[in-house]
Amino acid sequence: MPSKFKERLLSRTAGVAERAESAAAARPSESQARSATMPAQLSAFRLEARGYQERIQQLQEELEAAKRHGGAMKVPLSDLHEVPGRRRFKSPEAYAELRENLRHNALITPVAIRPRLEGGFELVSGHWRTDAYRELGRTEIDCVLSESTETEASLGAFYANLLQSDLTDYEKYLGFKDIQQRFEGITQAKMAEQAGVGEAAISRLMAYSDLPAEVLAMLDEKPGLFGATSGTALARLVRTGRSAQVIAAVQRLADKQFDETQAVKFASTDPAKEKPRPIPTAFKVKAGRSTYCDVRQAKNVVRLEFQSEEEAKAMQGALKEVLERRAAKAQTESSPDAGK
DNA sequence: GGGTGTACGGACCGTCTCGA
DNA sequence: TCGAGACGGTCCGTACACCC
Repeated sequence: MPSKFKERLLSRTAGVAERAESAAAARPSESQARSATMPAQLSAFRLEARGYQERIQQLQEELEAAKRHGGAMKVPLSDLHEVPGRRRFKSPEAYAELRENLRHNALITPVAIRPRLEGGFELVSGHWRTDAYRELGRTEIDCVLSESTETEASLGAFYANLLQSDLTDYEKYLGFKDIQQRFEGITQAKMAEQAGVGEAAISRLMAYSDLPAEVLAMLDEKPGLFGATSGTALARLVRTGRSAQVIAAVQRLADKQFDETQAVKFASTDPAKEKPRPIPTAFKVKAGRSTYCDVRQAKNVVRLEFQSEEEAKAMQGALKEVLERRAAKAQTESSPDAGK
């Protein structure tokens, strides 16, 4: 049976020469810059072509090695290169756990790679496993060749990241911003559809772009400094001319003097215009030792929290009757002639 | 039509408090 | 000391209005 893996790799190696030629045609060659005479240029071209032939030969040898290892191949760590924006977020604790796991156990899932025209491979996935292998002093790691194009690899890595709960909102924003730059004219609705999230979520994430450079610099340092909800609120304040207050608030947030709510409140408060706030009231209705109902009221909102859903349902009906009586009374008082 | 602002309800999680 | 409950913080989804 013909190996699909072999076909894929051969198709890649077949493309290497063509891509090399087009790439060479598109850029001013070093040999051209160095050599003005035709024989010298020809000689330089032959040298370049020989380099690509060697690369093709190398990839074919790697294919044979891969076949011997059941699809995965050993690749020197020095041949693996990272593409910016493709690395998944991982906490220091999670990374330490991964590294210790790999110290004592074999790598179960090979890292995914794509061949590079200039030699070596770019990492599609498995950045942290590769880092762990480097730290552990290993020289090679099991790899599989990814079928994806460069764009697919980047999008795949980003959308995979998006599904991780530990990716911060700011990092999600950077990913969507990157997509907007790659695909000019793409709408937020389209990105939401592709990512499988709501349009409002994308809109909230993109609000980071309205924050001042000072705030973005702090987020670069600490991507988890604040989430998209607070980011949206702060961005709104920036648009109303409160950039300085936003920067000060985020600085205090970074210094742990504020939590997110306090930071947003600080940035939005004008001390000169601050109005006295109504004081919320609360009380508990006890049934023996346990709380039957927890009541909280602030302004025109009353919240009732019962011990059980059944009791809440039962009370809803009783409350309806009370409220309807109150409403009827209020109507009578406001228009005494009503009902005559 | 696309993007944004706002309000609201609900879920989840971490921390604190209190009683057994 | 431990577990249950209380509470606060944060995020998300939905709906609707508004603006460009």
